Amino acid sequence: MFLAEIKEGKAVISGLEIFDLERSCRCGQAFRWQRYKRGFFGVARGCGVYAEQDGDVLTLEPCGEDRLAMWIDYFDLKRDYSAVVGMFESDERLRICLPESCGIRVFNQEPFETLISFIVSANNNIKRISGSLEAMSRLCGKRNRYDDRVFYSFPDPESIASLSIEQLLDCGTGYRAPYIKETAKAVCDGFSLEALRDTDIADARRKLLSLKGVGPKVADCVLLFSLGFSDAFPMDVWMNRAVRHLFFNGEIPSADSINDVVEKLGPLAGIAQQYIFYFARENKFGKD
DNA sequence: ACCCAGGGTGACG
DNA sequence: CGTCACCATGGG
Repeated sequence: MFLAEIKEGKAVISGLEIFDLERSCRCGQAFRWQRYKRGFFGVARGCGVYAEQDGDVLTLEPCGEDRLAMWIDYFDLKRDYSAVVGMFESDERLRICLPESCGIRVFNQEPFETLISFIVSANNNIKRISGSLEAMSRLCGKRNRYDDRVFYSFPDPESIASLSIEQLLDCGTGYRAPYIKETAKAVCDGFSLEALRDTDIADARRKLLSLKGVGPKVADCVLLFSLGFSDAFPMDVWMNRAVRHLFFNGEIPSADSINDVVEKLGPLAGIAQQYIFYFARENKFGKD
């Protein structure tokens, strides 16, 4: 277990095991972390924070006692990742992912931000997704500062719902603009993302699928990255290629076969997904 | 000019 | 149920 203390407005968290800040920020799960100084600056849950890792020590600034527990939860530091790593080490097909992926933590992000982020992500690339989310935040998020840096929190549902289609288009969201507006409206109108935490994954998934711009892949991302469903397993083009090569000797598997693989990965399948996904991307896996 | 990017929608069979 | 053209946009 780790040790956390507050020093001069910073959180110093030491004794971390299986934690890699850079991989966690770069693996494509969150879109608002940028390289800064020797670490990363990010905006999450309405707060801006500078994070830096030195060995098994993570430093967060600014961070007082009031925010410490929140960041520990966000970075998923309380979870024991040795079970995940053990599973990868003991499987010949998964073992090759570890040199690239070991230490990734699946962040616990804010549900509405995650929902909008992955609606934007459809048929899109990470650089442009980040740009669109940044533009939307600049348009109607709360302005704040760190160092000489100005940053904007991710907008609340009301703010996004009140943007015009044209404003959303100006953020580079393209044909997804009406989906974003409609889904934000639905959340304003009583669709409770938080309530999904109390349901089982199948029910939560079904309800997410009723939202505009949310299909199976986006729903699984919201479940995994923001609602605590560590067994959700998002399948995108990269995961299709990776699963095909790792488990099916390069041949296209049926949906049932993929399900069997996910079942075998167990209750932490979603975390495994992130390790496989990052490995596949770093190696430009299977561009055939 | 063409293809791809963490896909989803709506129409049609 | 499954398939498929189409969707806006920037970068290779």
